[in-house]
Amino acid sequence: MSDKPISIRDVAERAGVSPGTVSNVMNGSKPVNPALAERVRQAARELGYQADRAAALLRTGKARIIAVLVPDLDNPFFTSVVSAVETSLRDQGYELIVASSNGDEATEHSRLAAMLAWRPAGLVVIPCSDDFSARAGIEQAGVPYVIADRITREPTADTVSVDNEDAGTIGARHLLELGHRNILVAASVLTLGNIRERCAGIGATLGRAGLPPPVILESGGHFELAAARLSQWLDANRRPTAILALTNFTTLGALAALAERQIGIPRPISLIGFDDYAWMRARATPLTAIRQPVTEIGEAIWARLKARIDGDASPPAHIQLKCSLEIRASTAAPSVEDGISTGAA
Amino acid sequence: MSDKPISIRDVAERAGVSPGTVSNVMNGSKPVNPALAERVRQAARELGYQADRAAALLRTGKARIIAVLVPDLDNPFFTSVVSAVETSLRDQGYELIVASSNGDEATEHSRLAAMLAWRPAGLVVIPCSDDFSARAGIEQAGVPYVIADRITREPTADTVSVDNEDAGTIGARHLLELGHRNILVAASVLTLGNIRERCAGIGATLGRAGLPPPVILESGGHFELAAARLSQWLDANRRPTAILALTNFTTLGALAALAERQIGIPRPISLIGFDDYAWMRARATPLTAIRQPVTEIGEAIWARLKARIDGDASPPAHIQLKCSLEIRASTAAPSVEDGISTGAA
DNA sequence: TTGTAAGCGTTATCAC
DNA sequence: GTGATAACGCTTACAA
Repeated sequence: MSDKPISIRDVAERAGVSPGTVSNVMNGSKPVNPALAERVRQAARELGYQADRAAALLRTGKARIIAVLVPDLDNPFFTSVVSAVETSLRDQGYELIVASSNGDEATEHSRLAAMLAWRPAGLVVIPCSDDFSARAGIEQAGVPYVIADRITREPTADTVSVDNEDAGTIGARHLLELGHRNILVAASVLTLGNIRERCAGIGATLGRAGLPPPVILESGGHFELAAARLSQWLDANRRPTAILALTNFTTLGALAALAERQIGIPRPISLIGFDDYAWMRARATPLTAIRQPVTEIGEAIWARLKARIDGDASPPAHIQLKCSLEIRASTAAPSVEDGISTGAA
Repeated sequence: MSDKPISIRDVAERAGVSPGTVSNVMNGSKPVNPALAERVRQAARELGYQADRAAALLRTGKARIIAVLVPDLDNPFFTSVVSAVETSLRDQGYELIVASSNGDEATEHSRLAAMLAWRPAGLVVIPCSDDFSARAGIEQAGVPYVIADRITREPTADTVSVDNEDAGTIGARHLLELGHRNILVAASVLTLGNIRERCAGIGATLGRAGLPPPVILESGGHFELAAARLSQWLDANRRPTAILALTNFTTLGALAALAERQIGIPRPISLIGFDDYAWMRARATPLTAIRQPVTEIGEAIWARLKARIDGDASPPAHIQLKCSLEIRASTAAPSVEDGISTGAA
């Protein structure tokens, strides 16, 4: 409970040198006599000295802080991205400051401003909408940033996302190959570009097979809402032979709706989930799922950001990572009668 | 991409006042002539001024930063606590800096030191072990902190956790009432005090019913490991009529092991999970689960920390929140033959 | 190679 | 009520 933190001057005094020399020893910014350097390090160790990073920041103007803004800290996809970024950062002496916009534009603005006030070296943002109205504020601040997952129209910064169209394609193709012709797409919200792209990939794939566009159900961003909307839809319409979910929450919604109606998986309804979590495997019928490469996403984000921080001035890069299809037991060929009836319809 | 951030002096100049006055206006630390104040605010708005918080910190020594250290940013329980804390903080002008110790003592040390170098106003830590060897470093820094979830022996700071013994008790009692006598406890690691307390609660409850202590299987902290250990155990021993899982990952492990063996839930084996997530409900057999009050945990953490930051010097408080049992479909009375055979054994 | 001193943007303490 | 001015702890020219 010692109240005054140890300053560089305390160390200097104890080692019998000047503060400047201590700084040079600690940062290696200038060569220092080895014997002296050792004495300084010794003194620092004895006193438990830790440089005040705020003071250093003030002087240099370059904080070793990365700010991360996500729409929801309770969504495992977002936290897994945060985790992946954190892992990349940790060895390079950076700190992570995080905030959640709670999917709200106004909050996004204010949280962003608050984080920017720390003059971070870089910023990672998963915007809460494609408008990304906070962009102006960031660019005015002149902070390098990368936009992840949800890509703004005409982005003026680096972006990292998955190839959403391809993600839709591999899901649709798998169902097609199994013989499905009557597919329900469980989208979250169609105002999001990445969701629309996933839909586009599905639509194009069906189109190439000479099929009409799929039914797309906009089921909302939350689990409960998705479950309710899907339940309602299933009760009101002829049942599809397969459901293709486009987010982790809609996957849960579909699962809940099917379970509640005691509809079997993969028959009479096959299900493809989105993302890949342990709970998808820990089931009697493990879920076939479209997996986003989370670790690679985090690494790509950091690679771009680090390059910008280090002065890279090349035009914005737009990195797209491929999703993979994890084929498990929740997809199968449709029942014969379903296949015939829908195929002949 | 304007490179120089706007400083308090720029605002002062534009408003035709001194920097000190601007500071007083922005922080309300001293009364200022309303007309002047408005002029200052106007100028600040026009320039897009945002006070540099690092500079303010340097001067005041009081950062509006809270550092949070958790063992794993991919564990939804930990991230939900982070999220709950973030929600509490956001309106009070604090920022959150987070790091993961990855369950490793050395990493815990170094991450802690790095975060402490920002002179945060407070610290919340979920230690990676009960030893919590980093404690000394924190106390030397004189930062108010609260220990959450995993409680150190003889804690010298505020702690917030659930009543783990009670959590074990309500789970065991539920199984007892259903008629189970042959219960397998899926613990993660017994070096953790909270897990041992949960076990103690179970043991005591069984004891009061005149039953011997339960079989406790230490299945490890990760999903894959838990699944493997539980599988192995189930193959090598007489089957229990119920499994009581003590963490979210062991819940998943149990689910996976049972699914793989095509063992039904709740018969022949009932299952109680730990924590409460959407995936536990989105199942044909929704899971009965011991729910930790995550939001309340986050609020309690922040309440204690805020009080300490504001100078509360009362003796360390040790807050224990009660878990609740969410009874769903994964628990039922054991099959008759099982009930008889084990009851008579 | 080492010491000295200026200055980063802010807030607090003074005079006024 | 307002304006100078010093100081926070650090880095970095520049002087020695």
